[in-house]
Amino acid sequence: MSPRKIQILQQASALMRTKGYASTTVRDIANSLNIEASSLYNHISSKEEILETICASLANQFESGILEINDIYFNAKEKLKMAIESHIRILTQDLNASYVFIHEWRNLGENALNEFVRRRDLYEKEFRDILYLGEKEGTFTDVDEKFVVITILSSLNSTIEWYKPNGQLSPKDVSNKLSDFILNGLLNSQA
Amino acid sequence: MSPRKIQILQQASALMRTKGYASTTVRDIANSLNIEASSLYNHISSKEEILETICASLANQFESGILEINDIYFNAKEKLKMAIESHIRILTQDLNASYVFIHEWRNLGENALNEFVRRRDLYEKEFRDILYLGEKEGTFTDVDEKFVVITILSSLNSTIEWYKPNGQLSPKDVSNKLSDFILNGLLNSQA
DNA sequence: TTGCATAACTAACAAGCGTTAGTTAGTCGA
DNA sequence: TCGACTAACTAACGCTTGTTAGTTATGCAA
Repeated sequence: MSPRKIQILQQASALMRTKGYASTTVRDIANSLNIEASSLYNHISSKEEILETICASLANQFESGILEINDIYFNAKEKLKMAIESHIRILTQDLNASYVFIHEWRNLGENALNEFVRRRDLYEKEFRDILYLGEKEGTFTDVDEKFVVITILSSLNSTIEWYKPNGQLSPKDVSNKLSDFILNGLLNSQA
Repeated sequence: MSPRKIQILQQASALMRTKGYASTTVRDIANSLNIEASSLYNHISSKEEILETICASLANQFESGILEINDIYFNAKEKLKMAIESHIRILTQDLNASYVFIHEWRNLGENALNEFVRRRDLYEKEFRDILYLGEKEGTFTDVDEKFVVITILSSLNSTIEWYKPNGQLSPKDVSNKLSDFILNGLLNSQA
């Protein structure tokens, strides 16, 4: 991928984060790079290709992250913590792209959309496997895995709504907070 | 509000849920009602008014729900459970509208957008107050309230991604599951 | 020096957008 | 029966959209 194309994807992510995919025009993107809209087409084949590239790139990262963790032998609690950490590390690496990934994937064309959903289901399945393991071990309470996985992932994804890359908290700090919340809940166990 | 206008809002919500606000055209909406696009303007003043109406209606419900709960004297645990139940009851009442409310509010015009954010912040503040109370009582662990409220609300909102109105679970069942998850976490306290 | 690749440009297209103007058929209370 | 109201229509406007065609300046490799 050429440096210029990377630059285009970054500008596009930033715009789509605030305006959404559909409301971001190729002229907007071109404008932010101080070139004409038609010049973009020396680097991309269509507007949708931008969205596909952003979404596929993040999907790749999430997928290889969870597969690596589930390939090694660990107990469920450790695996879940690692999965959360991997998810947050990827999310916080490029907030603009993450935002587009999470909120704009519905705008993908039919084929890319089907592929996206397929891969998301796979990712959720890997998380469910961790929960199954935890119940078998007796570490986790009996839960509705499908429900809990969606709830957990939604909690993790909410990070992009408030996280500041140059703020006090490192990605690791954030995943620690989330792991604590997800594992222990709000109630004070001392009381 | 005339029955016809309600019908328009319902069709619009359904379309915007799947296609998004920006990609749903007034011709799409008219088409789903078997009328011409221009005929819509006998009932609405603009496309954006549709979005504003949907968002404002839900904001009203959420707001009066939480204010009512926080006005009465209860302990934090009870308040939180009630707030969750209220939130889920409203969300599940009209899934299409809820979906638009949660995912499409960014498309509001400048004024409506500012108002929306203001009201959302107020809603979050009411939730934070419950957490403060819980910590004062010693019921809840010390938490980063701002972080936790966003995380909780994101968990609650994920309900619209999977909930089936004619399925096994009532809204009350769902809020019970969520309350349990949020209060107790995943770890088995017996073990 | 020639020739190709890159990355920009101008100009334009066809389609689709939200919206307006003006008209018309049906309904209903006075 | 009349006049106002409602809710639909046809036709069209001006603008924006993603995209294409053709051109041009620059820089590097043979």
